[in-house]
Amino acid sequence: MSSLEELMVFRDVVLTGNITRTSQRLHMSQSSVSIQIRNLEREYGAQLFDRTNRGVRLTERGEVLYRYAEEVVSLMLEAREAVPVPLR
Amino acid sequence: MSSLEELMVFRDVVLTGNITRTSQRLHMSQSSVSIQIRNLEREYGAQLFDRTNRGVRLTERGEVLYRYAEEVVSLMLEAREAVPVPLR
DNA sequence: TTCTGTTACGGGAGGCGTAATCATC
DNA sequence: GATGATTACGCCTCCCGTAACAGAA
Repeated sequence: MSSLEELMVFRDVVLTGNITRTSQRLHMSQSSVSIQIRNLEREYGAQLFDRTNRGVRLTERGEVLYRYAEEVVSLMLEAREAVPVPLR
Repeated sequence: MSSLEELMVFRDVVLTGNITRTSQRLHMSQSSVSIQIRNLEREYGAQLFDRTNRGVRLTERGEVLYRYAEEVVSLMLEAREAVPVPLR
């Protein structure tokens, strides 16, 4: 099942529309980003992006996942802040 | 960063209050459950459970994570349904 | 030929289960 | 001794980066 990292990578690819650019921004290889996207597509049984020679473009089903990803990622980031805080 | 599986295991341990019972319910070994809980504690820098000889009991910080985990897991399960659905 | 995405491949890290260990009752 | 959690250890899968490949402008 998908890790939070995969969702964060997915989110960034949606923003940049470009696997190469995301790989640079997140300091990882092209292939790693490409494969993470492929894994998400397999996991959800849906094509998330259309591939073009200029980059990638979100599909309708990709947009559905994107809305969930935004919510989940922001919750998880919030949790990372809230959980370890000493309760005084 | 934590996977959804880890959060689902955490959630189940909270419900059972017992690592062994969760390992049986989820068909995995004690050690695997134990280590996943330990990993979450390291990741969040907080003790999530008090260990007793009868099982484990959620700490205050564990409760904070639990609320997030509930929300995140239900969102992810919802996404699994929603994303692959052909749009009519 | 340049830009972008995908595939092949090898190495290293991490996850799993078995089994041993520790602690408490 | 029974119960429940942790640790040790070996295996095996999976993830990553490098590099080669494919297609389009």
